Amino acid sequence: MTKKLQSIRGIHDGLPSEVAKWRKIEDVARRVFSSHAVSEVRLPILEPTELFVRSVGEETDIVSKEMYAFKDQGSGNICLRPEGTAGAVRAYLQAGLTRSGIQRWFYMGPMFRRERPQKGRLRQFQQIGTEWIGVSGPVADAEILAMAQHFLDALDIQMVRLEINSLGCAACRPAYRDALITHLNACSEHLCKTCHERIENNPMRVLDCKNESCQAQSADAPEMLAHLCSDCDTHFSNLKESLNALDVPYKVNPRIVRGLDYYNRTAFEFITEQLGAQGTVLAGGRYDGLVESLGGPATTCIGFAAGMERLAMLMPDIKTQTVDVVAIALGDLALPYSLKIAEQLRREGLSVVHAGGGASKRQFKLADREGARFVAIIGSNEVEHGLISLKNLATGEQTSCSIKQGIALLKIS
RNA sequence: GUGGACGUAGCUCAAUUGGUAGAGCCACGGCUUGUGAUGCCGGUGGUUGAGGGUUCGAGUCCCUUCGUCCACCCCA
Repeated sequence: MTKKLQSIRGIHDGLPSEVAKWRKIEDVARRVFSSHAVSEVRLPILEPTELFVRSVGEETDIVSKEMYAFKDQGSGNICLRPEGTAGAVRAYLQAGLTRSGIQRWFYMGPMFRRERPQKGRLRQFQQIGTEWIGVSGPVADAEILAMAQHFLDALDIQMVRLEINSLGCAACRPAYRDALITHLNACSEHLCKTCHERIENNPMRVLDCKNESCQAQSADAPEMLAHLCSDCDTHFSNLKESLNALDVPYKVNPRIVRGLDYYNRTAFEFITEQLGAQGTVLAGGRYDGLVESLGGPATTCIGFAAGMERLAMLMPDIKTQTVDVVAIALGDLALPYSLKIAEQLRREGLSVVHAGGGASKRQFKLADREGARFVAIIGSNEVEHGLISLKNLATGEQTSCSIKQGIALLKIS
Protein backbone atom coordinates (compact mmCIF):
# COMPACT_ATOMS: atom_id res chain seq x y z
CA MET A 1 0.00 0.00 0.00
CA THR A 2 1.29 3.47 -0.80
CA LYS A 3 1.40 5.82 2.12
CA LYS A 4 -0.32 9.13 1.68
CA LEU A 5 2.37 11.73 1.21
CA GLN A 6 1.90 14.95 3.10
CA SER A 7 3.89 17.94 4.15
CA ILE A 8 5.76 17.91 7.44
CA ARG A 9 3.72 18.90 10.47
CA GLY A 10 3.46 22.63 10.88
CA ILE A 11 4.86 23.29 7.41
CA HIS A 12 2.28 24.60 4.98
CA ASP A 13 2.09 25.11 1.23
CA GLY A 14 1.74 28.59 -0.18
CA LEU A 15 -1.15 28.28 -2.63
CA PRO A 16 -2.18 31.06 -5.04
CA SER A 17 -4.60 32.86 -2.71
CA GLU A 18 -2.01 33.02 0.07
CA VAL A 19 0.88 33.90 -2.22
CA ALA A 20 -1.14 36.80 -3.64
CA LYS A 21 -1.12 38.29 -0.15
CA TRP A 22 2.58 37.62 0.37
CA ARG A 23 3.33 39.41 -2.86
CA LYS A 24 1.32 42.40 -1.77
CA ILE A 25 3.19 42.45 1.54
CA GLU A 26 6.47 42.31 -0.35
CA ASP A 27 5.48 45.07 -2.76
CA VAL A 28 4.31 47.34 0.04
CA ALA A 29 7.44 46.61 2.07
CA ARG A 30 9.74 47.47 -0.82
CA ARG A 31 7.92 50.73 -1.38
CA VAL A 32 7.60 51.81 2.26
CA PHE A 33 11.04 50.65 3.35
CA SER A 34 12.78 52.33 0.45
CA SER A 35 11.25 55.63 1.57
CA HIS A 36 13.51 55.22 4.60
CA ALA A 37 16.53 54.30 2.44
CA VAL A 38 16.41 50.66 3.49
CA SER A 39 17.96 48.13 1.06
CA GLU A 40 17.09 44.49 0.58
CA VAL A 41 19.51 41.73 1.56
CA ARG A 42 19.15 38.00 0.89
CA LEU A 43 20.75 35.92 3.57
CA PRO A 44 21.34 32.18 4.00
CA ILE A 45 18.73 29.87 5.45
CA LEU A 46 21.42 27.56 6.78
CA GLU A 47 23.73 29.06 9.36
CA PRO A 48 26.21 27.69 11.88
CA THR A 49 24.33 26.63 15.01
CA GLU A 50 26.88 28.51 17.08
CA LEU A 51 25.62 31.82 15.66
CA PHE A 52 22.28 31.52 17.43
CA VAL A 53 23.69 30.00 20.58
CA ARG A 54 25.85 33.08 20.97
CA SER A 55 23.32 35.71 19.91
CA VAL A 56 19.80 34.57 20.75
CA GLY A 57 21.02 32.78 23.86
CA GLU A 58 21.61 29.19 24.87
CA GLU A 59 18.97 29.26 27.60
CA THR A 60 16.16 30.58 25.38
CA ASP A 61 13.42 28.22 24.22
CA ILE A 62 14.22 29.03 20.61
CA VAL A 63 17.76 27.75 20.88
CA SER A 64 17.41 25.10 23.56
CA LYS A 65 14.46 23.20 22.13
CA GLU A 66 13.12 24.66 18.89
CA MET A 67 16.02 24.67 16.46
CA TYR A 68 16.33 22.30 13.54
CA ALA A 69 20.03 21.65 14.11
CA PHE A 70 22.15 18.83 12.73
CA LYS A 71 25.63 17.85 11.69
CA ASP A 72 26.38 18.22 8.01
CA GLN A 73 28.54 15.77 6.07
CA GLY A 74 31.62 17.56 7.27
CA SER A 75 32.11 18.27 10.92
CA GLY A 76 30.12 21.48 11.28
CA ASN A 77 26.96 21.91 13.33
CA ILE A 78 24.50 23.78 11.19
CA CYS A 79 20.85 24.72 11.58
CA LEU A 80 17.87 26.19 9.81
CA ARG A 81 17.74 29.81 10.91
CA PRO A 82 15.10 30.44 13.59
CA GLU A 83 15.20 34.24 13.14
CA GLY A 84 16.84 36.84 10.97
CA THR A 85 18.72 39.32 13.12
CA ALA A 86 21.70 37.16 14.04
CA GLY A 87 22.35 36.26 10.40
CA ALA A 88 22.14 39.90 9.36
CA VAL A 89 24.72 40.92 11.94
CA ARG A 90 26.92 37.99 10.95
CA ALA A 91 26.74 39.09 7.30
CA TYR A 92 27.48 42.69 8.29
CA LEU A 93 30.64 41.65 10.09
CA GLN A 94 31.70 39.15 7.44
CA ALA A 95 31.41 41.80 4.71
CA GLY A 96 33.65 44.11 6.71
CA LEU A 97 31.11 46.91 6.88
CA THR A 98 32.01 48.13 10.35
CA ARG A 99 33.69 51.23 8.92
CA SER A 100 31.13 51.85 6.22
CA GLY A 101 28.65 53.86 8.22
CA ILE A 102 25.02 53.13 8.88
CA GLN A 103 23.52 50.06 7.19
CA ARG A 104 19.75 49.87 6.80
CA TRP A 105 18.67 46.46 5.58
CA PHE A 106 15.51 44.49 5.14
CA TYR A 107 14.96 40.85 4.32
CA MET A 108 12.16 38.39 3.88
CA GLY A 109 12.07 34.65 3.86
CA PRO A 110 11.41 31.48 5.78
CA MET A 111 12.36 30.90 9.41
CA PHE A 112 12.14 27.59 11.26
CA ARG A 113 11.15 26.79 14.82
CA ARG A 114 10.06 23.39 16.02
CA GLU A 115 7.09 24.54 18.09
CA ARG A 116 3.72 22.94 18.60
CA PRO A 117 1.71 24.20 15.61
CA GLN A 118 -1.25 26.47 16.17
CA LYS A 119 -3.07 29.07 14.16
CA GLY A 120 -0.55 31.77 13.36
CA ARG A 121 2.29 29.58 14.60
CA LEU A 122 4.01 27.38 12.08
CA ARG A 123 7.26 25.46 12.08
CA GLN A 124 8.27 27.07 8.81
CA PHE A 125 7.01 30.62 8.62
CA GLN A 126 7.94 33.72 6.69
CA GLN A 127 9.29 36.80 8.29
CA ILE A 128 9.84 40.21 6.83
CA GLY A 129 12.24 42.22 8.91
CA THR A 130 14.52 45.22 8.99
CA GLU A 131 17.80 45.88 10.76
CA TRP A 132 19.30 49.34 11.16
CA ILE A 133 22.92 48.86 12.11
CA GLY A 134 24.89 51.76 13.55
CA VAL A 135 22.02 54.03 14.56
CA SER A 136 21.99 55.13 18.17
CA GLY A 137 19.67 58.02 19.00
CA PRO A 138 16.03 57.81 20.03
CA VAL A 139 15.08 59.51 16.76
CA ALA A 140 16.01 56.31 14.92
CA ASP A 141 13.76 54.33 17.28
CA ALA A 142 10.88 56.68 16.56
CA GLU A 143 11.49 56.57 12.83
CA ILE A 144 11.65 52.80 12.62
CA LEU A 145 8.34 52.70 14.50
CA ALA A 146 6.88 55.26 12.12
CA MET A 147 8.05 53.06 9.25
CA ALA A 148 6.40 50.02 10.84
CA GLN A 149 3.20 51.98 11.31
CA HIS A 150 3.33 53.22 7.72
CA PHE A 151 3.89 49.63 6.55
CA LEU A 152 0.84 48.32 8.44
CA ASP A 153 -1.27 51.28 7.29
CA ALA A 154 -0.28 50.70 3.66
CA LEU A 155 -1.41 47.08 4.05
CA ASP A 156 -4.71 48.41 5.37
CA ILE A 157 -4.27 46.46 8.59
CA GLN A 158 -6.40 48.09 11.27
CA MET A 159 -7.12 47.19 14.86
CA VAL A 160 -3.44 46.95 15.76
CA ARG A 161 -2.00 48.82 18.72
CA LEU A 162 1.60 49.71 19.45
CA GLU A 163 3.04 49.04 22.87
CA ILE A 164 6.51 50.16 23.89
CA ASN A 165 8.81 49.66 26.83
CA SER A 166 12.43 50.08 27.80
CA LEU A 167 14.44 47.09 28.93
CA GLY A 168 17.34 49.15 30.29
CA CYS A 169 20.93 48.44 29.50
CA ALA A 170 23.99 46.72 30.91
CA ALA A 171 24.40 49.62 33.33
CA CYS A 172 20.97 49.56 34.95
CA ARG A 173 19.40 46.15 34.26
CA PRO A 174 21.49 44.05 36.69
CA ALA A 175 20.48 46.22 39.67
CA TYR A 176 16.85 46.10 38.58
CA ARG A 177 17.05 42.36 38.13
CA ASP A 178 18.33 41.97 41.68
CA ALA A 179 15.51 44.14 43.03
CA LEU A 180 12.96 42.08 41.10
CA ILE A 181 14.38 38.77 42.31
CA THR A 182 14.28 40.01 45.89
CA HIS A 183 10.63 40.94 45.48
CA LEU A 184 9.72 37.65 43.83
CA ASN A 185 11.51 35.55 46.41
CA ALA A 186 9.56 37.30 49.14
CA CYS A 187 6.26 36.16 47.63
CA SER A 188 7.43 33.01 45.90
CA GLU A 189 4.92 30.75 47.67
CA HIS A 190 2.14 32.46 45.69
CA LEU A 191 3.81 31.93 42.31
CA CYS A 192 3.08 29.13 39.86
CA LYS A 193 5.54 26.33 39.22
CA THR A 194 6.98 27.69 35.98
CA CYS A 195 7.44 31.10 37.60
CA HIS A 196 9.57 29.50 40.29
CA GLU A 197 11.96 28.45 37.55
CA ARG A 198 11.70 31.86 35.93
CA ILE A 199 13.05 33.57 39.06
CA GLU A 200 16.35 31.88 38.27
CA ASN A 201 16.38 31.94 34.46
CA ASN A 202 14.50 35.01 33.35
CA PRO A 203 12.76 36.80 36.24
CA MET A 204 11.25 39.46 33.97
CA ARG A 205 9.12 36.73 32.41
CA VAL A 206 7.13 36.47 35.65
CA LEU A 207 5.74 39.92 34.84
CA ASP A 208 3.81 38.65 31.85
CA CYS A 209 2.70 35.31 33.30
CA LYS A 210 -1.02 34.80 32.74
CA ASN A 211 -1.59 32.96 36.00
CA GLU A 212 -3.90 35.08 38.20
CA SER A 213 -1.97 34.54 41.37
CA CYS A 214 1.29 35.46 39.66
CA GLN A 215 -0.29 38.59 38.23
CA ALA A 216 -1.50 39.60 41.71
CA GLN A 217 2.02 39.18 43.06
CA SER A 218 3.69 41.03 40.22
CA ALA A 219 1.20 43.92 40.35
CA ASP A 220 3.34 45.78 42.84
CA ALA A 221 6.64 44.35 41.66
CA PRO A 222 9.36 46.85 40.75
CA GLU A 223 9.30 47.93 37.11
CA MET A 224 12.26 48.43 34.81
CA LEU A 225 11.02 51.88 33.83
CA ALA A 226 11.45 53.09 37.40
CA HIS A 227 15.00 51.73 37.55
CA LEU A 228 16.40 53.08 34.29
CA CYS A 229 19.77 54.80 34.45
CA SER A 230 19.71 58.44 33.37
CA ASP A 231 20.93 57.63 29.83
CA CYS A 232 18.21 55.03 29.29
CA ASP A 233 15.62 57.26 30.88
CA THR A 234 16.50 60.16 28.60
CA HIS A 235 16.50 57.86 25.58
CA PHE A 236 13.02 56.61 26.42
CA SER A 237 11.62 60.10 27.07
CA ASN A 238 13.03 61.40 23.81
CA LEU A 239 11.61 58.43 21.97
CA LYS A 240 8.15 59.23 23.29
CA GLU A 241 8.51 62.88 22.27
CA SER A 242 9.55 61.91 18.77
CA LEU A 243 6.66 59.49 18.46
CA ASN A 244 4.30 62.29 19.45
CA ALA A 245 5.91 64.55 16.84
CA LEU A 246 5.40 61.83 14.23
CA ASP A 247 1.78 61.22 15.30
CA VAL A 248 2.47 57.55 15.95
CA PRO A 249 0.02 56.43 18.62
CA TYR A 250 1.50 54.17 21.30
CA LYS A 251 0.94 52.91 24.80
CA VAL A 252 3.68 52.33 27.33
CA ASN A 253 3.46 48.78 28.59
CA PRO A 254 6.02 48.15 31.36
CA ARG A 255 5.25 44.45 31.10
CA ILE A 256 6.79 43.90 27.67
CA VAL A 257 9.74 41.57 28.01
CA ARG A 258 11.97 39.84 25.49
CA GLY A 259 12.81 36.19 25.24
CA LEU A 260 15.89 36.75 23.12
CA ASP A 261 19.02 37.73 25.02
CA TYR A 262 20.31 40.42 22.70
CA TYR A 263 17.61 43.02 23.27
CA ASN A 264 18.11 46.15 25.38
CA ARG A 265 16.49 49.57 25.79
CA THR A 266 13.57 50.11 23.41
CA ALA A 267 11.28 47.09 22.96
CA PHE A 268 8.00 47.25 21.07
CA GLU A 269 5.14 45.16 19.76
CA PHE A 270 2.25 45.77 17.40
CA ILE A 271 -0.55 43.65 18.80
CA THR A 272 -4.00 42.62 17.56
CA GLU A 273 -6.84 40.90 19.36
CA GLN A 274 -7.98 39.20 16.17
CA LEU A 275 -5.48 36.38 16.08
CA GLY A 276 -6.22 34.70 19.40
CA ALA A 277 -3.16 33.83 21.44
CA GLN A 278 -0.74 34.67 18.63
CA GLY A 279 -1.54 38.37 18.65
CA THR A 280 1.91 39.83 18.03
CA VAL A 281 2.04 40.87 14.41
CA LEU A 282 5.25 42.86 14.34
CA ALA A 283 7.83 43.19 17.09
CA GLY A 284 11.37 44.26 17.69
CA GLY A 285 13.67 46.54 19.59
CA ARG A 286 17.22 47.64 20.20
CA TYR A 287 20.14 45.25 20.35
CA ASP A 288 23.08 47.50 21.06
CA GLY A 289 25.29 44.71 22.37
CA LEU A 290 24.88 42.08 19.67
CA VAL A 291 27.53 43.19 17.17
CA GLU A 292 30.11 43.30 19.91
CA SER A 293 29.14 39.91 21.30
CA LEU A 294 29.64 38.41 17.83
CA GLY A 295 33.14 39.81 17.65
CA GLY A 296 32.65 43.26 16.12
CA PRO A 297 33.11 46.74 17.52
CA ALA A 298 30.47 48.21 19.85
CA THR A 299 27.64 49.11 17.46
CA THR A 300 24.17 50.31 18.32
CA CYS A 301 21.32 48.73 16.33
CA ILE A 302 17.55 48.48 16.15
CA GLY A 303 15.24 46.29 14.11
CA PHE A 304 11.93 44.55 13.86
CA ALA A 305 10.35 41.55 12.20
CA ALA A 306 6.79 40.73 11.19
CA GLY A 307 5.21 37.34 10.56
CA MET A 308 3.93 37.30 7.01
CA GLU A 309 1.33 34.59 7.65
CA ARG A 310 -0.05 36.64 10.54
CA LEU A 311 -0.14 39.78 8.41
CA ALA A 312 -1.89 37.79 5.68
CA MET A 313 -4.59 36.66 8.11
CA LEU A 314 -5.42 40.30 8.81
CA MET A 315 -5.70 41.18 5.13
CA PRO A 316 -8.79 40.82 2.94
CA ASP A 317 -8.64 38.24 0.15
CA ILE A 318 -6.87 39.38 -2.96
CA LYS A 319 -7.76 38.44 -6.49
CA THR A 320 -5.30 35.94 -7.89
CA GLN A 321 -4.25 35.84 -11.54
CA THR A 322 -6.92 37.40 -13.73
CA VAL A 323 -7.71 36.62 -17.35
CA ASP A 324 -8.26 39.55 -19.67
CA VAL A 325 -9.29 37.66 -22.76
CA VAL A 326 -10.32 34.16 -23.75
CA ALA A 327 -9.77 33.52 -27.46
CA ILE A 328 -12.43 31.44 -29.16
CA ALA A 329 -11.99 29.78 -32.55
CA LEU A 330 -15.14 29.00 -34.48
CA GLY A 331 -14.41 26.31 -37.03
CA ASP A 332 -11.18 24.50 -37.71
CA LEU A 333 -10.16 26.98 -40.40
CA ALA A 334 -10.14 29.82 -37.89
CA LEU A 335 -7.97 27.99 -35.39
CA PRO A 336 -4.47 28.93 -36.67
CA TYR A 337 -5.49 32.57 -37.06
CA SER A 338 -6.97 32.64 -33.57
CA LEU A 339 -3.77 31.26 -32.07
CA LYS A 340 -1.88 34.05 -33.75
CA ILE A 341 -4.25 36.69 -32.45
CA ALA A 342 -4.00 35.31 -28.91
CA GLU A 343 -0.21 35.50 -29.07
CA GLN A 344 -0.38 39.03 -30.44
CA LEU A 345 -2.59 40.13 -27.55
CA ARG A 346 -0.21 38.55 -25.05
CA ARG A 347 2.64 40.58 -26.49
CA GLU A 348 0.56 43.66 -25.81
CA GLY A 349 0.68 42.75 -22.13
CA LEU A 350 -2.75 41.18 -21.86
CA SER A 351 -3.44 37.93 -20.09
CA VAL A 352 -4.92 35.56 -22.66
CA VAL A 353 -6.19 31.99 -22.54
CA HIS A 354 -7.12 30.12 -25.72
CA ALA A 355 -10.28 28.04 -25.43
CA GLY A 356 -8.95 25.39 -27.80
CA GLY A 357 -11.64 25.43 -30.44
CA GLY A 358 -14.60 23.11 -30.70
CA ALA A 359 -18.23 23.80 -29.82
CA SER A 360 -18.83 27.50 -29.27
CA LYS A 361 -20.98 26.89 -26.23
CA ARG A 362 -18.24 24.94 -24.58
CA GLN A 363 -15.74 27.68 -25.30
CA PHE A 364 -17.95 30.43 -23.94
CA LYS A 365 -18.58 28.39 -20.85
CA LEU A 366 -14.84 28.01 -20.39
CA ALA A 367 -14.38 31.76 -20.79
CA ASP A 368 -16.92 32.32 -18.07
CA ARG A 369 -15.26 29.89 -15.70
CA GLU A 370 -11.90 31.50 -16.27
CA GLY A 371 -13.45 34.74 -15.09
CA ALA A 372 -12.39 36.47 -18.28
CA ARG A 373 -13.36 40.08 -18.89
CA PHE A 374 -13.57 39.65 -22.66
CA VAL A 375 -14.00 36.94 -25.25
CA ALA A 376 -12.22 37.38 -28.57
CA ILE A 377 -14.31 35.60 -31.19
CA ILE A 378 -12.50 34.45 -34.29
CA GLY A 379 -14.50 32.72 -37.03
CA SER A 380 -14.44 32.62 -40.78
CA ASN A 381 -15.97 36.09 -40.92
CA GLU A 382 -13.17 37.61 -38.87
CA VAL A 383 -10.45 35.71 -40.71
CA GLU A 384 -11.75 36.84 -44.05
CA HIS A 385 -11.88 40.55 -43.18
CA GLY A 386 -8.97 40.70 -40.74
CA LEU A 387 -11.27 41.60 -37.87
CA ILE A 388 -11.70 40.66 -34.26
CA SER A 389 -15.01 40.40 -32.42
CA LEU A 390 -14.86 41.28 -28.75
CA LYS A 391 -17.60 40.47 -26.29
CA ASN A 392 -17.64 42.01 -22.84
CA LEU A 393 -18.77 39.15 -20.62
CA ALA A 394 -20.07 41.40 -17.87
CA THR A 395 -22.29 43.58 -20.06
CA GLY A 396 -22.90 41.21 -22.97
CA GLU A 397 -21.92 44.00 -25.34
CA GLN A 398 -20.20 42.84 -28.52
CA THR A 399 -18.31 44.75 -31.21
CA SER A 400 -16.37 43.88 -34.34
CA CYS A 401 -13.36 45.96 -35.23
CA SER A 402 -9.82 45.88 -36.54
CA ILE A 403 -7.19 44.17 -34.43
CA LYS A 404 -5.57 47.51 -33.67
CA GLN A 405 -8.84 48.98 -32.46
CA GLY A 406 -9.52 45.82 -30.49
CA ILE A 407 -6.24 46.07 -28.63
CA ALA A 408 -6.99 49.70 -27.79
CA LEU A 409 -10.42 48.74 -26.49
CA LEU A 410 -9.00 45.94 -24.33
CA LYS A 411 -6.38 48.20 -22.86
CA ILE A 412 -8.72 50.96 -21.78
CA SER A 413 -11.41 48.73 -20.28
C1' G B 1 6.63 19.96 25.80
C1' U B 2 1.36 19.84 28.82
C1' G B 3 -4.08 19.80 28.64
C1' G B 4 -8.65 19.68 25.64
C1' A B 5 -11.94 19.34 21.02
C1' C B 6 -12.32 17.25 16.28
C1' G B 7 -10.99 13.94 11.61
C1' U B 8 -16.95 10.49 6.66
C1' A B 9 -16.44 12.23 -1.48
C1' G B 10 -12.42 18.05 -3.78
C1' C B 11 -15.87 21.36 -0.22
C1' U B 12 -20.20 21.63 3.48
C1' C B 13 -22.46 17.91 6.07
C1' A B 14 -26.10 13.19 6.79
C1' A B 15 -26.17 7.88 8.34
C1' U B 16 -31.90 5.35 14.83
C1' U B 17 -29.76 0.89 20.38
C1' G B 18 -23.36 -1.30 16.51
C1' G B 19 -26.96 -3.78 10.97
C1' U B 20 -26.37 -2.54 2.89
C1' A B 21 -21.87 4.68 3.46
C1' G B 22 -25.81 9.06 1.34
C1' A B 23 -27.15 14.29 -0.15
C1' G B 24 -26.12 19.21 -1.78
C1' C B 25 -22.40 22.13 -3.97
C1' C B 26 -17.93 22.14 -6.93
C1' A B 27 -15.24 19.91 -10.79
C1' C B 28 -15.65 16.88 -15.37
C1' G B 29 -18.17 15.12 -20.15
C1' G B 30 -22.22 15.86 -23.59
C1' C B 31 -26.50 18.87 -25.58
C1' U B 32 -24.31 17.36 -33.51
C1' U B 33 -18.63 23.72 -34.72
C1' G B 34 -21.34 31.86 -34.16
C1' U B 35 -22.61 33.14 -28.07
C1' G B 36 -21.38 32.14 -21.44
C1' A B 37 -22.87 33.45 -16.55
C1' U B 38 -28.89 31.65 -15.89
C1' G B 39 -31.15 25.58 -19.21
C1' C B 40 -31.16 20.04 -19.97
C1' C B 41 -28.72 15.11 -19.73
C1' G B 42 -24.74 12.01 -17.93
C1' G B 43 -20.84 9.53 -15.59
C1' U B 44 -16.92 9.75 -12.09
C1' G B 45 -15.97 10.35 -7.23
C1' G B 46 -14.88 7.04 -0.32
C1' U B 47 -9.97 0.70 2.18
C1' U B 48 -15.22 6.65 6.91
C1' G B 49 -7.13 10.06 8.43
C1' A B 50 -3.95 5.42 9.36
C1' G B 51 -3.07 0.76 12.18
C1' G B 52 -4.73 -2.78 15.64
C1' G B 53 -8.65 -4.80 19.07
C1' U B 54 -13.85 -6.28 20.76
C1' U B 55 -18.10 -8.39 17.86
C1' C B 56 -21.78 -12.77 13.71
C1' G B 57 -21.31 -7.61 12.11
C1' A B 58 -17.70 -1.23 13.57
C1' G B 59 -18.33 5.34 10.37
C1' U B 60 -20.43 4.25 15.43
C1' C B 61 -17.25 0.95 21.18
C1' C B 62 -11.74 0.37 23.03
C1' C B 63 -6.28 1.14 22.26
C1' U B 64 -2.25 3.22 19.39
C1' U B 65 -0.67 6.65 15.82
C1' C B 66 -0.87 10.85 12.31
C1' G B 67 -3.09 15.52 11.36
C1' U B 68 -6.03 20.03 12.23
C1' C B 69 -7.99 23.46 15.73
C1' C B 70 -8.07 25.78 20.90
C1' A B 71 -5.64 26.99 25.53
C1' C B 72 -0.96 26.78 28.29
C1' C B 73 3.94 27.70 26.85
C1' C B 74 6.69 30.49 23.36
C1' C B 75 6.97 34.08 19.79
C1' A B 76 6.61 36.96 14.30
